[in-house]
Amino acid sequence: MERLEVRELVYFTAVAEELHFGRAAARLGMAQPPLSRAIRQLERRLGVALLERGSRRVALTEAGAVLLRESRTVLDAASAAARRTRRAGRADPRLVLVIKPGGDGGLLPAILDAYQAEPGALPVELVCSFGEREILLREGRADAALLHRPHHDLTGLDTQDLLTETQLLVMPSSHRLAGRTRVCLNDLAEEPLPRWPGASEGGSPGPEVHDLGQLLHLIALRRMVAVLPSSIRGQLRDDLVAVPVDDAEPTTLVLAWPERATSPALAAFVRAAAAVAGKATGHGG
Amino acid sequence: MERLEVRELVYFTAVAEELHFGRAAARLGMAQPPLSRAIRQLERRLGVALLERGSRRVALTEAGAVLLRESRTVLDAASAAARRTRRAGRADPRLVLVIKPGGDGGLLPAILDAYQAEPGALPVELVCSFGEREILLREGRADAALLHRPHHDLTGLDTQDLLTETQLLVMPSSHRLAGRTRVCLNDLAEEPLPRWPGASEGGSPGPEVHDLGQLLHLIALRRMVAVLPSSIRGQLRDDLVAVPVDDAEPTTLVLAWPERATSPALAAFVRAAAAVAGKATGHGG
DNA sequence: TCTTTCCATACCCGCACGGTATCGCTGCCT
DNA sequence: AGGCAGCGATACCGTGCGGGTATGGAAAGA
Repeated sequence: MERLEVRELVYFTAVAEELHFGRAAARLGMAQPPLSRAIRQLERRLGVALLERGSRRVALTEAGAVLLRESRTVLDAASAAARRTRRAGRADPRLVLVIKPGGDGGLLPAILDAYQAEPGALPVELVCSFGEREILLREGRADAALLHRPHHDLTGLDTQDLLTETQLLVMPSSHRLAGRTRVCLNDLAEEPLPRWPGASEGGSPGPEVHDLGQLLHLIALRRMVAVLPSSIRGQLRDDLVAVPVDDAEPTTLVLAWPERATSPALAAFVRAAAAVAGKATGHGG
Repeated sequence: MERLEVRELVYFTAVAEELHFGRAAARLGMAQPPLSRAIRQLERRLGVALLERGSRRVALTEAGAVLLRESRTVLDAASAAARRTRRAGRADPRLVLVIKPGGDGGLLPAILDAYQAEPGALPVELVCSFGEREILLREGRADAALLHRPHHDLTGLDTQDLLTETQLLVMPSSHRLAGRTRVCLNDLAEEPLPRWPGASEGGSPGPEVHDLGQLLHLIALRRMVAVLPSSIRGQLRDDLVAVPVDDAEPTTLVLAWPERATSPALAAFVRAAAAVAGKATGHGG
C-alpha cells in the first residue's frame, strides 16, 4: 500500500485551491517544476488523475475534489496532533476552556467550583473568544468549549448538554416592539441583526460585533436588535428590554470536546459540568 | 510552524506500541539507529519528550500518549483519503453500501428502489459484512452503512435514523424460556450469547458467529441464544421461537456515512432512505 | 566482574527533492 | 497568419537527508 505523505497533501491542496501551478508554487515558497513533478508523482502513485490540465487552465477532476476535501481533514488532524502533543508536554498542565463572555448561562462558576473539588483537578485557563469558537477545539488549541446548539456546527465533537433555554429579543426600550409581551420571527424581518465574526456573509446586515458589551451598546444606540438566550436577562443594561420570541428554536448550551479525547482531567471536567447541569435542571431551572 | 510528517507518525506509532526500538525497527523493516534518530528529531521539533528511556525499558510520557492517539487518527485519515480518492477515480462510479444480511429491517428493497428513481443515481454495490462494519466507513472502503444504535460506535459518522425496533430473545422451541410470553435481561444471566467478530473479548462466551444462518443454526443446536431486533421475525426457522425482552433497550437502524461527505450520489441516497423510513413510520410500522 | 541487552553515536552512501534552464503547446492580439 | 505571452512539462544538476553498518556505553542479571 502506497503511503500518502503530508508534504504531498500540502502541495496538492495549494494547487487545488489556486488552480494554477505557478501561483501555488509561489505560495509554497518553491519553484514550479518540482511542484508539477510532485503532483504527477502523487497521481501516479494513486493511479488516479487529480487535475485536468488544459494549456490555459487547470481544473479538478472528481477524484481531485475528493482528495482536496480529504486532504484538509488530514492536514487539520496533523496540526491538531502537533498542538495537542505540545500542550500535553508543557510543564504546567492546565485545562483550556474557551467560552463566550456572557454565554455561559450562569453555570460556569458552579461548574468550575465542582471541578476544582474533583481529585486531580488541573487549573482551568479560560479563553474568551467570539465567532468560530469550535475551530479552537478542532485545531487542538483548547480542551473544551461552551457552545450553543444548533448555532454551532458540532460534527467531530463530543458533547454534553448543559442547559436548554428559550430565546429573547433584546432591544432598546424605545423600540417599536418594546411594548409587546411576545414577538415572533416574522416581526424581525426588517430588523438589523448582529453579524458575528466568521459567520457567513450576506445573511445578516449591520456591523460586526466582537463582544457582549459592544453588542448591548449598539442595541442601546438603536443600531440593531438581537435574539439571545434567556439567561442574558441578568446582564442587561436598564435601557434595554427583552421579550420572548415565540417561534425561535430553543437553544441548548453544550460542553463540547474533541472526539476520542482521553485526558482524565477532561473527563473529570465533563463529569463536574454534567453534575452541575443535572442539579440545575433538577431544581426546576 | 514545524510540520508533522506521516512517516514520522508511522515510526512513532510503531515505537509507542512496541515500547522497544529494536522490535519497532524490525516491524518497520528498517534498522534501529535511524529509527532512534527519527524519534529524537521528532521530539526536538515538537519541543516535547515523548518517551522515557530507561536503559532497560521504554515508556510513554503523557505527551507521548497523546501523540499516539492523535497519530492513529491522522494515519487513519490519511489512508482513508487515499482509498476514497482512488474509489472516486474509478471508471465505473458506484455507491458502496455495507450491510449485515438480515439486518436491514426489511427496508432495503424499498430504499434501493427509491434511490434508483432519483436523478443521477449510481449503481449500488452491496457489501455484506459482520462485526466492525463501521470500520469500513472510517477506512474509506464504503460510502454508507446500515448500522444499529446503540450497538455500534457512531462517533465520526453522520447518521439518518431509519427504524426503531424493540428486541426479541431468539431461542430453540425446546428452551426453558420458550413458553414465556416475555423475558427480561436478568433471565439471560447464564445464557451463552453470540460473540460477534471483533467484539471485545471476555464479555460474552460462546463461539464466534459470522453470519445470520450460522447464528440461527447454532441457536437451533442449543449452543446459544441471541437478542435481536424484532424485524428478525420474518427470517426465523420454524424450530425457533422469539419472545420480547422487556427491558432491552430499543435498537435503532441508522444509515451512517463519513462526516463531511459531499458526494451528490450519497446525498441522494440519504434522501431516498429518509423518505422510505418516514413513510414506513408514518404508516405505523 | 563478565555478559547481555538495548539505545545512542559516528560515519558513510545513495537518492530523492528542489533549483535553473529550456521546451512546447495554446490562446490571444495585431 | 504570425508573433507573442502565459503556463505546464522536461532535462539536468547539486545537495541535504534518510537509511545502513559499526561501535560505544550504561544498566541489569549471573
